[in-house]
Amino acid sequence: MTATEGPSATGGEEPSATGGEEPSVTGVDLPGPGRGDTVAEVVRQWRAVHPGLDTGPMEVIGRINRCAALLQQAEDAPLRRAGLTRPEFDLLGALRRTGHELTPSELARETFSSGAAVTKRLKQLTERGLVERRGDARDRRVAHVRLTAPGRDLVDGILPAQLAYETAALSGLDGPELGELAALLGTLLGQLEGRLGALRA
Amino acid sequence: MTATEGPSATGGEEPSATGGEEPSVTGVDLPGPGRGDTVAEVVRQWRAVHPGLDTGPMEVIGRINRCAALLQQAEDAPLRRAGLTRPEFDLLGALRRTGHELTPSELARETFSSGAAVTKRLKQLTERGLVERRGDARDRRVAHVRLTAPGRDLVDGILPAQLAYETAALSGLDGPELGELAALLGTLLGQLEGRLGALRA
DNA sequence: AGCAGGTAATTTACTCGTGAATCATATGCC
DNA sequence: GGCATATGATTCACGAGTAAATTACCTGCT
Repeated sequence: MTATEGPSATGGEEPSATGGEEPSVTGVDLPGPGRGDTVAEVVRQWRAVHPGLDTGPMEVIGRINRCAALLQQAEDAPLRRAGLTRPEFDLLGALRRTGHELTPSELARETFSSGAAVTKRLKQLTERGLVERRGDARDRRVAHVRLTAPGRDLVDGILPAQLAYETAALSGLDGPELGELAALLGTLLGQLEGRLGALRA
Repeated sequence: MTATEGPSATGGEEPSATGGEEPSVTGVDLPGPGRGDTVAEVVRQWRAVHPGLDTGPMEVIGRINRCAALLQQAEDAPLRRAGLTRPEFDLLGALRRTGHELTPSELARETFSSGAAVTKRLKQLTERGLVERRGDARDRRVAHVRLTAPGRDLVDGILPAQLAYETAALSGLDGPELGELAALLGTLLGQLEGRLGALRA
């Protein structure tokens, strides 16, 4: 939950972050380099106010949320230069990477967004000539969406810039660290995608 | 950028995810347990279409984004039960954990949101009696915001539920894994917060 | 055949956040 | 002192997403 600290979407400020460190409580001690990020300070504050708290999960989840917010902010830059929002690019990207036509509902699943949102985005992207629609012959409820040539070129043009940004953003971690991080996140994500329905209550 | 795969905010579906695995290209091989999550499939698709691509960063960033989206979705549940949105809770939480009054601009910095958004949220929270405002004597432009007793009780009531959700969500990782993850995210976040301004171009 | 129920896509009404003004005040400078 | 400039907070117009209804169509059952 942004561990009670919000990565909502907006600004890119850097709060005070003065504090002194204290060890984690989960039985997990954060080694040296976790020092000084915003989340550490937030956790410190919570522990000062609610000493009984197990802040272990907060340190992980808060950082995931904050990293996600900062990374997205940074990566939106090359998209804006191309006149696209990220959800729009995600939609185009889904078409590009699957290589075949997709129906609106498939696009919704693939981009983790609502059907209504997809409908609106498709309208805009169609008007801009990046995408084309075709009605299904058998079932006239469904539509098939595909990239136009300009749409494909746009995606292919943006992708390298996007990856360059990603590489730059991660340049603080060396190869093995990156691998470990990917692996740990992979097992976490696997768990979350598998049995999160149970938690959704 | 959700690694060209969108964690926008909405649904919680599970796309096909059929694929077979192939090794990473960054010089980093993902070990066994990264298998089968949604991002792995997306990465596989991109590599099939653009074989030259270095997908290493995507595997990390895509997973961070997707984890963040799923975790937020899960953790919003206890908040809705209390009639709060997450941004509202973040605001109240900032007041609670700092322990003292904050001005609207400080709240904006602390919750990483825009001033306008804070203004609106304060109006609502004030109407609900969770928060109080007081004008500054010296500088009549600034206001000071503090939690009311019901506001403080509300936060303190929600917090345990929140942490329980977090603990449950992370239960797939054992102690040492959690610690490593927190540490790696900590160094990444430190890097991002430090010199991301340079990338914001 | 004909209807009950389900599903794809869209539309509608609404909420929320944003960036760009705007107001009100404070502060530095000549 | 008095004006220029900066800053805190708010307001405004708008874009984008959502949930809930709506439309249009298919399919299985009797």
